[in-house]
Amino acid sequence: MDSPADMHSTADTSLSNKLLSWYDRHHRELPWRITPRESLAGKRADPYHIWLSEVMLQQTTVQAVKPYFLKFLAKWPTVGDLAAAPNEDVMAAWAGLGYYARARNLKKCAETVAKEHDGTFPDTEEGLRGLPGIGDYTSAAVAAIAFNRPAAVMDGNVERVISRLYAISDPLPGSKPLMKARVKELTPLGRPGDFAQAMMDLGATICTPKRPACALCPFNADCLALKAHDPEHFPVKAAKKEKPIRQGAAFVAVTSDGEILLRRRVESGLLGGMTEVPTTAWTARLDGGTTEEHAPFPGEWHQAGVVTHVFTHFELRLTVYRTKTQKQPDADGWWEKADNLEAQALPTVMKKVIATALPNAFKSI
DNA sequence: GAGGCGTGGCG
DNA sequence: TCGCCAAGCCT
Repeated sequence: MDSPADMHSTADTSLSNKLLSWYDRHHRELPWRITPRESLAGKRADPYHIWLSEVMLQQTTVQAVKPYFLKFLAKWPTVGDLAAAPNEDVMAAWAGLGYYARARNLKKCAETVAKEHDGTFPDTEEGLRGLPGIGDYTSAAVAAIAFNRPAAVMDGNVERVISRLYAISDPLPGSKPLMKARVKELTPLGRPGDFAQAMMDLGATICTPKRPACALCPFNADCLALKAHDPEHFPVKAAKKEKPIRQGAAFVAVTSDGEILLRRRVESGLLGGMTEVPTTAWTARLDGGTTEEHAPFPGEWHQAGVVTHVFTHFELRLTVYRTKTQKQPDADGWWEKADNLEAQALPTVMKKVIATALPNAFKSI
């Protein structure tokens, strides 16, 4: 069994120091970060900024997150401001970023921190873990980066770096516990936050999925996958399933005043709580029946085009129908001015649908 | 444990 | 062009 002293052996310290030296010179500058120089001086990043960015970064690229992070910070400068915001405003601000359960949990988490923690984030991995939307990764990341706790932070980047460094050939996700143990061994007590960010920067900029820049890597003398000449073969992952195709119809009803019929989706599940135009069910096969039977109200519905959109686990093909109409008071939902669509919580697939029916509906799409 | 859950960029 | 996938969480 490892003694506590073995938890940070000479070899591990050497690897950590190599990485931290690399990070001091090559760290990325991101809106939610402080510099390694500031970190070494004892400064800490704002926990609200780190938490907000980490939730946005779940399965999402840095480039996509940046403008959303800045927008949220401008609208809601503190976690208390976010906690006090209306749900619809948060969902509308999140629209386009995807995985909308994150936005619902973000709001719940802000409310919990504001009400039960006096507006201050818990400063340990255990205290953070289990707050809405905070799992293994995010609790460790916030604890390490915002509070300098020696938490073992493992995301997709770290999995790639570790699997290559040790040439771990067991497939993910089964190999996660082994990899996490390796990360724990490597994490230094001195600069755990910088170490975590360094591992992720390395994975994002050097140890990339395709064509990694091994010549520039601080681990290139240590990497077992590189020794075997095939870093790209790691990490090994379980085979994934084929995506089924679902089909349906979407209905864009426009009044002479330029208003569009919208409705809100149910709170849970796909695009939960987001806004949409009326649609049929999305099914594996078109379920027969005429357009009139499925439309939100009878009328002259004309086909405007077909929208294809790829979700995580299926591909959707929506036939878009449009009609000019008088405002139908009995229709389910509400009538929204077309020039106010940007303020709605419209997911990207619905922006595509509306843009197909009304090419001038969005200034920018 | 495995499947549900978005989107845009890139090779 | 299009398959792949990016700082995961929840059930």
